[in-house]
Amino acid sequence: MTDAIAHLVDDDEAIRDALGWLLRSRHVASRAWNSAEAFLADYRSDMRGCLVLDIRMQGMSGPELFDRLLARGCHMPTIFLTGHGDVPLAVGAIKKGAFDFIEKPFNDNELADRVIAAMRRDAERFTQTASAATLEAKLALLTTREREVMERVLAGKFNKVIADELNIAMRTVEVHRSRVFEKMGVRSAVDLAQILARQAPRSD
Amino acid sequence: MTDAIAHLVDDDEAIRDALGWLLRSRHVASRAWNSAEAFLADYRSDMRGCLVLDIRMQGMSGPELFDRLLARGCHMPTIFLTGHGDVPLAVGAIKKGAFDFIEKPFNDNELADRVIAAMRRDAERFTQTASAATLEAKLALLTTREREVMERVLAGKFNKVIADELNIAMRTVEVHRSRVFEKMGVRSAVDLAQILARQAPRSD
DNA sequence: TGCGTGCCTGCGGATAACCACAATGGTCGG
DNA sequence: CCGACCATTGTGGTTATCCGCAGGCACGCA
Repeated sequence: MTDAIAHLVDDDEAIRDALGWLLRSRHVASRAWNSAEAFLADYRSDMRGCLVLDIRMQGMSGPELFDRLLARGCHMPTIFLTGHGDVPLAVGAIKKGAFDFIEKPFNDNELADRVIAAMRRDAERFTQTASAATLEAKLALLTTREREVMERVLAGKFNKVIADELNIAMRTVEVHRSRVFEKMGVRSAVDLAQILARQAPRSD
Repeated sequence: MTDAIAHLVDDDEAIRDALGWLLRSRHVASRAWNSAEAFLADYRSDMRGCLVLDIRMQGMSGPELFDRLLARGCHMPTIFLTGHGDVPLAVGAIKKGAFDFIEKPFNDNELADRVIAAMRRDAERFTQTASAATLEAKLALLTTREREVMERVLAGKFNKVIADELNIAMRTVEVHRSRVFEKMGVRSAVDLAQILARQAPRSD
C-alpha cells in the first residue's frame, strides 16, 4: 500500500513544479508525471490520494487517461485542469465521476482546497471500502451450504422450512446457521441482515 | 398529482415552440413558460417529469431557478441549455444534481433522447420514493414506546434485556414488539431490519 | 361519565432457536 | 493412510419467541 499523495499529470513542467510547490506549502505530498503514458505505466491499483490531470497533453489526453484508469478500477478522486472551456468534456467527466473540473488559470488556494477535499474523499472511500472488503472476505469463507442456509434465514424462514427446502434435517440447519453467525461475526440474524443490507443494498 | 411532462423554461419563443414540437414528435407531453419567475409561480411539488432550463434568461437565470427549486424540494431531473460555454456553471450544475448540460445549437434527436432519459429517471425515482414514503407513514403510526422497543429489537437485544432497560415486564415488550411487526407489515425482526436498512442506510 | 387509545402486566402453552455432546461418511491433499 | 474440512444427524435440555385470554390504570374527548 502506497502513501496517499496527489498524483499530478501534466506535460508542462512549469505547471508541475508550481503545483508541487503549492501543495507542499499546504502539507500535501505529491508526485508528478509528464505524460498520461508515463503515469499509466507506473499506475498501481494500491495507489491512494487523488489525481490532477491536464486535459490537453502531448499524446494521450487527460480524459482518455481517466477512462483507462476507470477501466482498471481506479477510484481516486480526479480533478481536471483545462485552459479550453470545453463544456461537453466537463459535463462528461463529471458524470463519469470526476471530482472536479477547474479552468486555468486557477486560483492557487482554491485548487489546493479542492485537492485536499479530494484527498479526504479518498480517505473516506478507503475506510468504507475496507469494511466492505472485510465483509466480502467473511462471505467468501462460507461454504456453499452455509450460504444457502443464510439466504433463507435472511428471507425470514423458519429452520424447519429451510430444512424442508434443502431436504436436510433441522439439526443440520441449526449447525449451518450457527456457523454462519460465527464466521460473519454477528450474534443474531437481525445483525446479519442489517450488515448485509447496508453494505450491499441491491446485490445479494 | 399532475401528469409527467417536460417543463420547458426559456424566454425565447422560437426555442419553446421548437422544443414543444420536437418532443411532441417523440410522444412527450410538455408545457412551456417564458421566464423562471413564471415557472416558479406555477411550481407545485407534485409536478412530475423533467425540467429543461435555459441558462441565460431575462430576469432570473436557469441556474438560479434550479437553486430555488432545490430549496423547495424539487427533484425533477433537470437539463440545462446554454449557448455560452460556461464550464464552472456546467460543473456546478452537474455537481448539484443536474441531469445534463447541453450546448446550443443542440442536435434534436440527442436532446429528445436526453429528455426521455430524464423522464424515465423521474419515473424511477417516483416509484422508489413512494415506497420510502409508505415506510415513513408506517413508522409514523408507531407509538413512542413501540419505537423504543423497535430500536432495541433492531440492536439484536433479547426481550428480557429490553424489558430491563425500559423497566417494564417482558410480556409488555412482547406486546409492543408484536404491534411493531403488525404495523410495519413484516413477519419477523429480520424482515424489519432489512427494510429499514435498505430505505434508511444512515438515518435511524 | 362513557369510550377510545396507549401502556402495563400475569398465566400458561405452543413453537422456534440455541447448544453441548456425540457420531457417521465423503473428499482432498500430503 | 491420515488429518483437515465439510455435510449430515441424533438426543436432550435451556432459553426465547409468539400468542390468546384476562385484566388494570391513566388521559383526553364527546
